Amino acid sequence: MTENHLLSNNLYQDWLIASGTMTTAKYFADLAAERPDIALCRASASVSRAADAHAGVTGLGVGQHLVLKMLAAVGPCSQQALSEELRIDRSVMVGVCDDLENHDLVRRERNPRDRRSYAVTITDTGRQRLAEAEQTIPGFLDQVFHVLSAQERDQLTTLLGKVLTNRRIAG
Amino acid sequence: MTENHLLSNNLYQDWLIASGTMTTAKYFADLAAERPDIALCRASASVSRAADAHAGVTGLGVGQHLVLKMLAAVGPCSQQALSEELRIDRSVMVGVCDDLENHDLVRRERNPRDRRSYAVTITDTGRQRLAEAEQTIPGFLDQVFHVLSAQERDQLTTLLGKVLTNRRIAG
DNA sequence: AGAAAACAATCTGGAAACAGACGATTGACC
DNA sequence: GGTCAATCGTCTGTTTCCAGATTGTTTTCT
Repeated sequence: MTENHLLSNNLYQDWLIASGTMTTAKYFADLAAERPDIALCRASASVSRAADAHAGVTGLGVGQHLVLKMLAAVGPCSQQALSEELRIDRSVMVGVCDDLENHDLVRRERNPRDRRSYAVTITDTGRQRLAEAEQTIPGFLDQVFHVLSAQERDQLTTLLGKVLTNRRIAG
Repeated sequence: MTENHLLSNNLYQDWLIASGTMTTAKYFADLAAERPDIALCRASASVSRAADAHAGVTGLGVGQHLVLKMLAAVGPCSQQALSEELRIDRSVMVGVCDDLENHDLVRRERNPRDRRSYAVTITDTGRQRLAEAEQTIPGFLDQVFHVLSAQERDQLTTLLGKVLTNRRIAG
């Protein structure tokens, strides 16, 4: 007991030193340098929160924006195609399309050649809403990536593109 | 009605074309190039899944591993310090430390100088378990980032470090 | 000393993501 | 033609994450 008590005191002394700003303040930077996977996830969490906040302002969720954008770019799609291409889970895509349809931004019609699937089509209102939202994107990206130069942003895009095509971790 | 029917047929023709591999297959790549924020989040999701799968093998969760690692590096810490430094929410940290304590990998003792906080201390078993887990990290990183050269990994680390220190999106 | 603010850990409730099962429909195979 | 596997959209249960309230403790201010 006595030994434990002394030991505890020593530990607490060490702990007080360790919890000072000197030792731990830079720990995360070191960790990020050693573990790029962790750095990637933490950066994503920050960016994701910023994107959600921005989406709250425009009134279009991130997923909804992406769906409208893809529909405008490639024409009517099945929910399956939207899911796979945008990396949004099928069951989540149901709710995304529900919301869009409730606001008359997309239309859902059964494909007569394969009545299992829908053809999801963007409406005129949807195009207009998308155009408005698109205008806010450059400002948002500047806010999120203003710490990077244009060249560095291209570098990041290239590197992320390579990681995304990694078949050994593709989901 | 007839007009609608014809219109629908046209839409479905477009849709059939659009769902062919040609038009949509590269859509996500284009999107990722245009929206680095989305690319970052999607890459993080892939990496995170891979990390969880790897954690399932070692038997140590990602958060648990990080906590042990930090405790080994800087000595006993409060849960608050662990939370802030590792960017893990306080309420989540409770469960992480609970699990670690139940497996005798850490010890929780009240700090006698401030009984609000714990001193979380790594045990010998914890050090051993950490050492085992650390050995598997290089292989894991190779699996996740094998598409990147060593130079590119350094680039990515640097860029992510800058994004992480962006005070305008820090959470 | 006593009141009030700040803080550490915990608990609780709601929102989002994901896996798995399901009904309806289609295509493949014999 | 009939059976079986595969596919599309949907639903359900689980898990995780986070915001906010709560309790016990400390510090600060008067």
